[in-house]
Amino acid sequence: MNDNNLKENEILEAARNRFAHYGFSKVTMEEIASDVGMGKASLYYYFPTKEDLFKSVIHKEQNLFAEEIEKLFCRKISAANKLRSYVKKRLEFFHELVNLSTLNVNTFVDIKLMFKELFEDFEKKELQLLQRILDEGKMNGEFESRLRHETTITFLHLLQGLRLRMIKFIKDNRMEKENYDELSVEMSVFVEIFIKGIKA
Amino acid sequence: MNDNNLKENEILEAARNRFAHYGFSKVTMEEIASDVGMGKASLYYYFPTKEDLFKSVIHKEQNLFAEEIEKLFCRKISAANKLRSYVKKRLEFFHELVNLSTLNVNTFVDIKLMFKELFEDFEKKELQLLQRILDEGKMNGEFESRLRHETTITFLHLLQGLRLRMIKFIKDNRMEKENYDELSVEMSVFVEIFIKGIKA
DNA sequence: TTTTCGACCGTTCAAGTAAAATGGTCGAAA
DNA sequence: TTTCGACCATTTTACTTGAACGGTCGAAAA
Repeated sequence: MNDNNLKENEILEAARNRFAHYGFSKVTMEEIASDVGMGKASLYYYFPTKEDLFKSVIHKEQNLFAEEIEKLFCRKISAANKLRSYVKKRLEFFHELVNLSTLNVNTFVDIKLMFKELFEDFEKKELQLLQRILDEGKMNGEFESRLRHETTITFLHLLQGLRLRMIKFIKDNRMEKENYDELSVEMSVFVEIFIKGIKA
Repeated sequence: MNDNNLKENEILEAARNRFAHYGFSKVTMEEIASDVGMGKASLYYYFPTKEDLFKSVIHKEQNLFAEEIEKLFCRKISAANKLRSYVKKRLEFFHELVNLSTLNVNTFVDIKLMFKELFEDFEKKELQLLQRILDEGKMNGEFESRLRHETTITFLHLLQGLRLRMIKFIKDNRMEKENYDELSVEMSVFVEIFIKGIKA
């Protein structure tokens, strides 16, 4: 059982690296199998399908991110600073997963629909985390008391949109670092204005 | 000469309707020609290539939008209200041009690069218009005096991103009206927060 | 001269096809 | 309980071919 989990994690890690580099469709089960020194058929002992393996990889990453954000709540900093940290960590999170999270943009409708739920779940989780930050700000008088859930949703969608826009204009010019910095600046500008815009 | 322009406009209008409906690649020169009761070859008397015809269509639409915004500057309303109007008119503008402006999303890199300049020019124009609104707000003490050009850029990119995100999640679910309203609401929420966020 | 068009050319695109690659299964072996 | 070679069904890829399309040109119409 313990040994089982070890192998499983080894597979997950190998899969993660492959998927992050080449994207879902460009990675074969054989490649992943040989990465961990197994036969292809053995992978199916741990994961019923390729799709499930991929889902597990994403799920694990999303949980890692969520856990990092949870830590924020223990720290005694203003809600505004928590929001700043959230945006910063979120950007870093997606930066490592270009080909995992970008799949919406390049690949086709079938795959998009297959993994739709995955992203919907993550969006729900993100909304919870953000809502908690905004609520905290409301409680301690930092933010407007009449903030509605709509605001949280729009905030998240603005973040998603900003990133999406950048991804779309890059493909396939390959300006990695430069564009990442630009996105980082824009998000900072946005967050500062947003924070002031919802101040009490 | 006058007659020439008349025919040219007739072609532009026919092309606009076709392109707006079906997108660039799905429209043939023969279709446009028959719409205006001409032979295909005659189109090439007015427009050197299909690409040029398309560019002319886009250009005309963009100018129409810009002119509408220019009118805003004559009216004696607050800069904040001009910003609100801008966002509203911008949304309406793009709504009519789904298949013209969406081409980034579905079609391929070649076309994207071909018309890249077109959208870059329009972005420059939009930045000018927005900058003018923000500057006006700075002058009359409505907005922060230390606003930088970065803010204008980010504002525009946020608008672009929000729309892009919506387009991407729709394809191909066809929820026209519903999603348009949702987008409209989100933009309103955003603009209000933004305006407060840059208030003096 | 200005404008239209039929006939034509070279290229691109779509549908079809066959072979290779891939996801997934199963029974045997370790 | 875990691994894997051999195998199957389906998908993907590379390639071919005929139709469709963008674009040209010279002649005719206006």
